[in-house]
Amino acid sequence: MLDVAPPKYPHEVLAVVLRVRDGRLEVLLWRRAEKPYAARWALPGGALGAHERLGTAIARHLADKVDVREIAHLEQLETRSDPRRDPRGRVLATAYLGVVPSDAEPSLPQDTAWHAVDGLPPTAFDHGSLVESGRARLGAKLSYTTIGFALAPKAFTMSQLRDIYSAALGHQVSATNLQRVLLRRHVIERTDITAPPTESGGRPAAVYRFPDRSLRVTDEFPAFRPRS
Amino acid sequence: MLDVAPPKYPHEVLAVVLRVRDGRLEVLLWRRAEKPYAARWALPGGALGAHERLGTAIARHLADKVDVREIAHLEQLETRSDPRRDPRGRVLATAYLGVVPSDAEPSLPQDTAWHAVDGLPPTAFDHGSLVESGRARLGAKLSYTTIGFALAPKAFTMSQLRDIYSAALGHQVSATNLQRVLLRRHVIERTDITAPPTESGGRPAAVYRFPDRSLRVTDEFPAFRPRS
DNA sequence: GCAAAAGTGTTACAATTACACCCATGC
DNA sequence: GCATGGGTGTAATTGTAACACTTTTGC
Repeated sequence: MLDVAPPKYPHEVLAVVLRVRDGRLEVLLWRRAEKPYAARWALPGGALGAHERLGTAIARHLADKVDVREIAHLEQLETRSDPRRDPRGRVLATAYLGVVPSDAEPSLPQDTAWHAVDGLPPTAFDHGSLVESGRARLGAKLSYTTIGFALAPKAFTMSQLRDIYSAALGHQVSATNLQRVLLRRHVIERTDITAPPTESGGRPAAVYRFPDRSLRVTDEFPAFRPRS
Repeated sequence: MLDVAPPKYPHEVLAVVLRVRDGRLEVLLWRRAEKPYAARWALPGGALGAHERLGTAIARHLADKVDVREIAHLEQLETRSDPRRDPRGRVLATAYLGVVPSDAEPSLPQDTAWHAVDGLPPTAFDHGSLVESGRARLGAKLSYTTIGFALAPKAFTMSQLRDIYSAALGHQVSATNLQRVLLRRHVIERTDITAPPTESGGRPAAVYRFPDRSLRVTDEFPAFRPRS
């Protein structure tokens, strides 16, 4: 099939790293110093190494921007191939979705900052639309997988988790129903610990946690399935 | 970021083209003539052209194996990057999922044939696991999108559609409930035409169709959403 | 009339939403 | 006691599965 030497292309990896903070969904961006798109905000990433897998490459590049140990989940999103997506020349790009718990406090380099996903500043290349892809993927998976573990702290109250889900989904979520749905599916479990009330008082809240901190599909799409 | 010239890699596109025939889910494979993996079955595809997008490339390569006009739906699946996935040297591969209606009868070249997805012959490279990815994606999307249009003929009876869904999902589906679910979501609509009974007799069946033959999400994951 | 397949009516069941109400704490 | 959230009980709603029964044809 490959009679002649096949053409080769530079390949980069990018990451849409999301977290919830102050009730908003945020994405990690760094400010470009040089042309093209000087002073615009861009996704972290970089070139794929000669003997590297894509997943390893994105972890390596992210290490320059954040403490990778803070990234609780990482999955492949999509590969972009528009020949004109980089004005300097053709570069293929595979984007990943990364998720950081809301209580993580990674120290960031000078040029790097979190930005609210709603109302992004001007972005470089096709990175703005990749952020949208990442947000959509996270929103969908919150409803049928355990990906919430990556967004939440190790231990949390239901109101904290409600605020996290609300911000990530972009609409109000009821703590009452969230608790019941997640408990029934065994996505979260209650611990013996209770948290003290906040300044404004109120009953102390029970502390919950995700029993397994890895991705698992909980809601096999029920349509057209025998009840078993 | 790219101070030195970045490394370049050969990039190929592959397609997992699925259809339902004789009550089984089938994938399009071609038999390799040369090493490596001589005589093994492989996914159609080929190199990415210098100024080409991935989607265009896979359509071009597929044209060698099938009449591309028969492919009712095509979407990106995932990108594989294991440096050893091709023993001849490193090749990145982006796989697509293609879907062909069950009544299409594309003529195939000598080396190409449909194979039941259950019980595949030995395959080349990592193509076997890509077929699994494709099957999983199709199965999930059948439940929450209109992707069924790509699998079904333009017009069909409910029993035909039931057989198609059963084969693609790998479990029994009730025509009664399938009809109601798809009608309520306006995924299918009834036409004025009735089909004559088969040889074994029986009441003539109403003919249905998919009103829009493009992908649409029908079942926004309902979890945690206000009823609005 | 009878067999076969299609289609409808109806009930059962499961999951979720909405909301009223009770609980536990600080002040 | 009362304000403030946390949490439970429960009814309403929705969507799907299961299945009996009716309809429409060929022979």
